Amino acid sequence: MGDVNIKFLAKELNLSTSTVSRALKDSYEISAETKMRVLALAKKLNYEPNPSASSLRGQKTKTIAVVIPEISNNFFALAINGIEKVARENNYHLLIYLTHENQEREKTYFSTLYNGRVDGVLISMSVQGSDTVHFEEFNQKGIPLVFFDRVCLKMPNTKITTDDYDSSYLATKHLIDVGCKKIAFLMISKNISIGEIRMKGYLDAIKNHTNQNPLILECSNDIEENYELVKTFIVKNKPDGIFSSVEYLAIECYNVCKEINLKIPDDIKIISFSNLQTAHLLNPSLTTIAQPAFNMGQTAAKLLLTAINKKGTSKITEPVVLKSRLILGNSTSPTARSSSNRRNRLRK
Amino acid sequence: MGDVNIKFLAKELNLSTSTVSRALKDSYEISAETKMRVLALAKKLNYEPNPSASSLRGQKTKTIAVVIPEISNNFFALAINGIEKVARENNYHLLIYLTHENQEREKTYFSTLYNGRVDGVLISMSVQGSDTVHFEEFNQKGIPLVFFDRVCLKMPNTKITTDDYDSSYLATKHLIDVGCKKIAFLMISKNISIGEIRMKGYLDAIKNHTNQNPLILECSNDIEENYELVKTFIVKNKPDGIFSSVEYLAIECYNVCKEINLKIPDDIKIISFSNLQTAHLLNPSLTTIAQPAFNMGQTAAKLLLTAINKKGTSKITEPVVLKSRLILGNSTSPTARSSSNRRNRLRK
DNA sequence: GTGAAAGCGCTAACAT
DNA sequence: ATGTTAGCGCTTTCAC
Repeated sequence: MGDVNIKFLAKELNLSTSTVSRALKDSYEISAETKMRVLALAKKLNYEPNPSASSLRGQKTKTIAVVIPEISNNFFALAINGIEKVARENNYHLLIYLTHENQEREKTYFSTLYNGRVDGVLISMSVQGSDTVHFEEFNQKGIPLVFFDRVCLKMPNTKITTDDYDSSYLATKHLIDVGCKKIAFLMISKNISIGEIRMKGYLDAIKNHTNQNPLILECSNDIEENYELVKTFIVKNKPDGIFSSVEYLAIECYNVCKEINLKIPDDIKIISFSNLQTAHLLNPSLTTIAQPAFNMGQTAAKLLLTAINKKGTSKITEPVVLKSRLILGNSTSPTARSSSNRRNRLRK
Repeated sequence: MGDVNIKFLAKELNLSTSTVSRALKDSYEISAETKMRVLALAKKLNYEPNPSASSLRGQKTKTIAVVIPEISNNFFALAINGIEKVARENNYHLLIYLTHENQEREKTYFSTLYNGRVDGVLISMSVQGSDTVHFEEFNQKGIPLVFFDRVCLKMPNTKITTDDYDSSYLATKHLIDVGCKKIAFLMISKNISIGEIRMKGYLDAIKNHTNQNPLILECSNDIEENYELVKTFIVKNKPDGIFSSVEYLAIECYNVCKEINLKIPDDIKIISFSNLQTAHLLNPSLTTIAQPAFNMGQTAAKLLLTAINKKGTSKITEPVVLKSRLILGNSTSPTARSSSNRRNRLRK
């Protein structure tokens, strides 16, 4: 880095470093002519301030971190697009940390983040564990922390969610309306907000509109195991409708149906939370609850920057709620076929 | 940040800051007992070194940047997973910059990166523009820069690619083998390495194995326009086989076929470079050339870290080439139907 | 084995 | 309008 810095510019121009520094920041105390000379040379030499020095001195890094479970998932990818837009527009840099659903990793990340690496953090929680000490410590340090999607309801931080309860109620109701008599709910974990709340929407809809017994599969944290879990569950319980609370479980359902030769939507109907770009091109097209992922990321980032800029201002404790959309596909088309027919097929 | 730092630890323990610093780094000059005391207190108080101060002093940031066109794309998402794994294992932090195919933005990012923000950079180039000054400047500063996938062949930097020529030749040959008589090639831009090389594979296969005329659609940088471009192209040229060099153009083809009622694979066969998780669930399942995205990211990151750790060592100028895989789907199944039949349908 | 002091590059309070 | 100086937290050279 022994390169062009303020000291060097100062020497070249026969000025002091403070004058150069002020000129670069367009301070009112500096004469127009000096400013011009400084800026001209800075431009010519491609001067770029050293971020470590600025951060060390100024106690701000112009950097935010995003801690998410996974990136190969269109919801999070779109959310990052939203976050990135806000960051870019405000000249913030973006650090990415992937937990892969492992809470120990999440904690490790937080411990490296709370000493001046970033000005603020956005998080969507991992599934594993329900510890919150790392969040509490963070709040004590006074570093802004905003939750999105998978939020921690216990924490007093700003949170951005979608209308998970309503959407889940609606999704379940939709399956009921198209004639499902045995509706199952697939989830990853009750540990996280979206698991719990989406389940509640499912349970209430079932209770209010049918006399079915709830049928719930809580999957494993280990993604590898879930195909077998889903398959066993479907074979054993023979649901005629599935509401999947996360995208990849819906994909596993498609895979299972392909393998054991269940016809969607004739034998079984499927609806899922999903931001798949190809949902409408699947065979059959998948009925989805699509979250406003980009908007969520954007909103979360904006609120984080607001918190960063007005330090110590009151936090928004009530979650900011954005609406998801139901997008109909053929995976939940009503069918004439009787359900006994379907049972016979399964018995073979 | 007026928090727990080395000075504070030193005061608490009645030691000097230098002793504490050395103890934390397990220096051989420090007595076992002192080390123990220091480490114990550091742990108790959750001491974490200030990264700006370390960076400023030590001229290394333990941070790398990834500059990519887009993140909502499973290839890049998987590549980041690979990069993230290497970064995490080596305690590096990961900055993400999205160019959205805009070279001006790419340049802006590079200018903020070359003064001590990062120890190295990974890049997959944007489509727009063919300027390389920002790369050259970077090389002059001596900061390691590694290209992956969309590489710049002119630059002497380390590059990681897939066997794009061979894969494209193979993909084209596959369409020929299943009976296509009019094969089109869809690309985003000749400006980037993968565009040019994949086109060459297509052209050579066509030349060596058929007497067809090449039929190429170079799409727009503006993603919004491409649906119409693809539609017009297909309607006008009536290809019976399409080789798409990027995933999202294949998706547009599916959308177009749906709209104008062309049956895949009967009327038109489609093969595409793609890392779609749902390729096998599409209607019909898509034949893909799948790149080893995770492995590419991992390899690129490893080579970058190697370059960072052995500064000034010789660069690897020849691209490191990883192999893609052909995954057969029904979108290129051979059909008995005659091509004249198809033409009649289109005329209607 | 430990301490004192300098300095990484920048900014801001305090001169003048 | 410009200069001097101190200090952000850390590491390292040089003393002892």
